[in-house]
Amino acid sequence: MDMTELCGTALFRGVTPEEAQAMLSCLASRRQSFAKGQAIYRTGDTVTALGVVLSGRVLIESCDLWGNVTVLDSVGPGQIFAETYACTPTEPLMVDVVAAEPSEALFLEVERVLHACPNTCAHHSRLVRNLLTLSAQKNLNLSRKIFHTSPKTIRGRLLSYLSEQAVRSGGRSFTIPFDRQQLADYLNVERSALSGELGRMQREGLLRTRRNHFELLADHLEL
Amino acid sequence: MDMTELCGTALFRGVTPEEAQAMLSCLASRRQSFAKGQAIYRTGDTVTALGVVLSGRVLIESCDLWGNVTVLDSVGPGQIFAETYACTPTEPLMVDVVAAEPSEALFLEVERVLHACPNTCAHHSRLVRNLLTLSAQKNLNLSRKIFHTSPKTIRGRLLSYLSEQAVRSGGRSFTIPFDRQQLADYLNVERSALSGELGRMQREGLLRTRRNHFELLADHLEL
DNA sequence: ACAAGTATGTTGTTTTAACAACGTTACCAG
DNA sequence: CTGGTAACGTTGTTAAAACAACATACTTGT
Repeated sequence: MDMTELCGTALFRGVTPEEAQAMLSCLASRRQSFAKGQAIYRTGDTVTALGVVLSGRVLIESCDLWGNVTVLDSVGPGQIFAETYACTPTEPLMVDVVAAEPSEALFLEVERVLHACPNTCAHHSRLVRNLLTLSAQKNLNLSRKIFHTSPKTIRGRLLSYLSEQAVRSGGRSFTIPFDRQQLADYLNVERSALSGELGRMQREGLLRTRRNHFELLADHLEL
Repeated sequence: MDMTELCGTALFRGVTPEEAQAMLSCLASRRQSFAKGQAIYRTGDTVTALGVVLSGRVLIESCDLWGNVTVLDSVGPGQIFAETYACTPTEPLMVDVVAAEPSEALFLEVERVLHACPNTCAHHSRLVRNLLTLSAQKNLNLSRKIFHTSPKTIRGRLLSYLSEQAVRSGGRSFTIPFDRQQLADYLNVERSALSGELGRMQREGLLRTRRNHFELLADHLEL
């Protein structure tokens, strides 16, 4: 990902490639590559740098004492992660950040972003504003997960999640960014029970699905 | 709440009372009172102003299609609410904000906070930084709720929640800010089932509780 | 094309929580 | 102190999901 692409990301929106280049050194940034499955940050770590995914995909996961994994979020190229903890540096991570595939990330020290430095002050404030917007959006993502896991039944959770995906895609046919196991983790249910419920819903004519593609069938929705 | 108290809040930290007074008009602020149970914002609203609780307490709730209520957060004096939606003004609210008791709130237009105005620019940037910190903290609160509702059993959720409260209070004896119904909503379980599990845990000697006071008994924890 | 590995679907059993209904306690106002 | 009300606890029944074990389908590298 070059400077032009970087400036197309939400965090650097409004910054020119030249300015971005100048800022990177000022912000004490560093790049790092990760293999599939490799841990980027671990539960208990305290961090001061936020991450920008340059390529690949990283998952934010919570692993409880008994080994059950909950996927909290899925972060792709141009998106950021760990900014919450980097903005509250005393809080230890309650999550693991792992590469879902071979990935590269850019790390920025939040302290350097928040406090103006002599040369590029003007752009810092832009970055802070972008960061605020992103934090608010991540906030909404967490709210949505809470929303989708509030129904007590698997069907209720599926309908909540799939309805939102349909609205988001603007149609009844869409592809989700999870495989069955990840979706089950996201919705906090058993994978096999999820499979069973999806089968039942297909037999009842509510939807059709193949792999991670879904089609919600009418009669049951007003979109 | 006067200017001195206001400047003691997280949002206005680092601002002097005189500066705060000057900013309020600049920020197009307004105050409003609410009766117990009164709606402050409703699901589906689009909002541009964040709220500061001046007195009382407001609850962030999600109410699904079948009327089940989930308490997402509880916001007290000096704390803010709706800042997430105010920072992403196109997103309609997925929650209700209601006064848990007679309350007063101050509303600030986020646009005015984010974009410097001629006279008080210096303090705007301070406010934006504070806002970012608060957004990150609210983020962590949502993460914690997700964390506490990840265990599949009621006991698991209780232990997760109560352990955190114990750590937070620095001891095995503490008071929680929820009654039974609110705790059940927060943990996404039935109130009566929660009661039953608490009774069982007491009989097993894991804890003692009376109303909203809890004492975790040793042997089961290392704090 | 094949084999190995991974993802998904199916079935039956066990565990757990939801639910409904009711009893008990604490609290408040008259 | 008493009647009313709201919070809390208890019980038994029912519905649902977890779990385990297995079958099938898809994908990938060679």
